[in-house]
Parts: sequence; structure tokens; C-alpha cells
Amino acid sequence: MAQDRRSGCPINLTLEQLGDRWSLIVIRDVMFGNRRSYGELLSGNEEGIASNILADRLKRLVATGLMTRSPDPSHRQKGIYSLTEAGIQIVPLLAQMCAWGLDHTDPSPLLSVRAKLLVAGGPEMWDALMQELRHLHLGAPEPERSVFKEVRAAYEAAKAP
Amino acid sequence: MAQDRRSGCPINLTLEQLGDRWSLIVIRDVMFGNRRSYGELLSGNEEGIASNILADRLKRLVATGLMTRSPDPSHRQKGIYSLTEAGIQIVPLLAQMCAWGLDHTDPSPLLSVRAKLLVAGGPEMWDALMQELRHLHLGAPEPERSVFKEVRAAYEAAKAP
DNA sequence: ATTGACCGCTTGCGAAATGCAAGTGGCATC
DNA sequence: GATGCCACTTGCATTTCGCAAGCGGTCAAT
Repeated sequence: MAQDRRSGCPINLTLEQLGDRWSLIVIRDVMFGNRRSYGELLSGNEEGIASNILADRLKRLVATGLMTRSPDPSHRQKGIYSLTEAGIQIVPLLAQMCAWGLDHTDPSPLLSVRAKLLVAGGPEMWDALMQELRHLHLGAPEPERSVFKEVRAAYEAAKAP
Repeated sequence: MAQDRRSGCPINLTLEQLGDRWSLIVIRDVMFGNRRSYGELLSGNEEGIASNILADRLKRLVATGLMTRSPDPSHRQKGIYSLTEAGIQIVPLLAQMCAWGLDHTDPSPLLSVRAKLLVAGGPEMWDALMQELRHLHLGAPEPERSVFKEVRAAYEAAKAP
């Protein structure tokens, strides 16, 4: 019963966990938007995710070990969602999706700014981002380089030139 | 009407094209298994894709420019599916999915052999594979290095030691 | 020309996922 | 203790998925 899967191929198994139209969107928002609660994720989402879908995906991501949910001390009802190490290691995957999307879809110029930077930065930048995420989500020491700051600066510069 | 999309984010746009449980499976089989016709894809598929889903995905992949369909001279009814350049550039994405799947799912040892090799080979190997795919699918000159051969050799060695 | 096997793809239909809108109930604040 | 907020559910219509069966064109043998 533990093995209810279509095949043991790693590509397939990844697809079984993340192969839908919303899971990676939620991870993207947690990761790059640093949205950590249900409300932030719901109201801030660019694509207009429905509330039940969001609730379902959060539950699933926690169940499959990509995120954890910890209680928010200021609001007992609220939870703070954090990426696990497995979740953080999705960075290169999202980066490749950025790369492909930039080249082969027709993304909006503004939303492409950050993606371009991330793609141009390459694996070094992705590693730095992952370090930073370990700091934000797992309590690791704060790294010197802040990819967030770099990306945000580029975005703001593009938005209001 | 041309723009019927949830957002202009490149990650989202990639997800809108490939974010389901079968599209990338089909691409994987065409790419790594060199299965080029409907029948080969249907009968050879590890995960047991349904015939209507396969037909639908092939249609969609052709429509969105990831593959082309050309007539098979030996069987008038048959088509030969080829990757386009956009399709070939999914290699790094699949490679990252391999990497993540190897680390964070529980893939079968045999099916992991090729994935491990591809991940260990890194971007150079992916580039070589892409060159080879351009030869097989787009008629580019045959490259010296054959990643297919390397991968097949590793697989056979693992299968029957 | 006819038959029969094969093969690419479609159809029908039940089951599941998706998406929208409204609702519920715990929680903090006043 | 009334009010407003917020995390999450529920109901229901629509779409997608998935299985099994079927259909029609093509080829090879006779």
C-alpha cells in the first residue's frame, strides 16, 4: 500500500507530487514572495488561486514533506508555512522553468525581470538563494549575499524608471 | 483573446503548458526512449498512459509547438513525432526533475541509473544530449559524443551484472 | 479484389479534480 | 459580549481524467 505509484521513474515520481497547475505556484509564492500564511498566499496570488485549492495544496505540500506548518504565536488560529530542505531544493527546478518560460512563452516584461536575473545568475545564484531560504525557513545562519535584495532592487528599478 | 492566461509570469506560463501529469511523460519517452510514433508511445509507456490521453497530449504538444508531426512514408496512416527546438530545450528541466526525484522520492534502483548519470553529467552532458536530439529530430549533423550510447551502456550494465 | 490483421485515434461514460460563491466557526479587539 | 477578521469548508456546476470498447483507414497475403 505504501507503493501506490505509476512507476519508479524519478521523473514520474516528481510529476506525481508536483505535476498539477497549482502546487508549484504556491511554492513559488512562498519561496520568492516570502508569503508565509494562508491569507498572504490567497490575497497576494497573481493567478487568483481559489481558497479551497490553496487549502488543499497547502495540506498536500505539508503531507508530502515539502513544507511544514507551525503555529503563529500572535494568532492562535494562524499557521506559518515554511519550506523544508526538500522544498528549498526545488529552486533549480523553478529556475529552469523560468529559463524555458522566458524563451518559449510570452511572459510579461515586468514579471520577467526577476526571472531573467535568476537565470542569468546561474547555479551560484541559486545556491546563494537556497542558503538564504535555509536562513528564512529553517533557522540557518544569515548568509552574506542576499539574492532577495538583488532581485528586489532589479524589480523596483524596472518598475519605476 | 490571444491572451487567455492566468498571469504573465514565466513560471506560470510554463506550468500552463506543461503542468499536468502526462505532458512531460510523453516528452520524456520521445526524448529518452526515442519513441516516435503513437503506437510506440502507447505500448512502451512505463506508466500505462491511456490512449485518449496520449492522443490528446500529442495534439496539444504539436499545437503548442513542442513537437511536430510528419507523415511516415512506410505507413500512410502513421505519423512520426519530432521534438522542436523548444521541445529539446526541456532537457535541463527534465534533468532537474531527475535530480530532485532522485533525492526526494523513492525511485526504483534500475530506473535511477540513467537519471543519476544525467544528473552527474551536468550541463555539459545536457548540452551534448541536446545536440544529439537536434540530430535525431531536426536533421542537424551527428555530433561526436553520444549521450544515448553512454546512458544505454550504463543501463545495460546495471540490468545484467 | 477480398479478406483479415493491425494500428492510429475516437467515443461513451463514470469518477475525480477544478473553480466559484457562500458559509462557518475560532480568535482577537474594542 | 458584540463585532470584525481570518483560516478554512461546503455545495454545486463545469471541466478533466481514465478506462474500455469501438471505428475506420491501411497493409499484406491470398
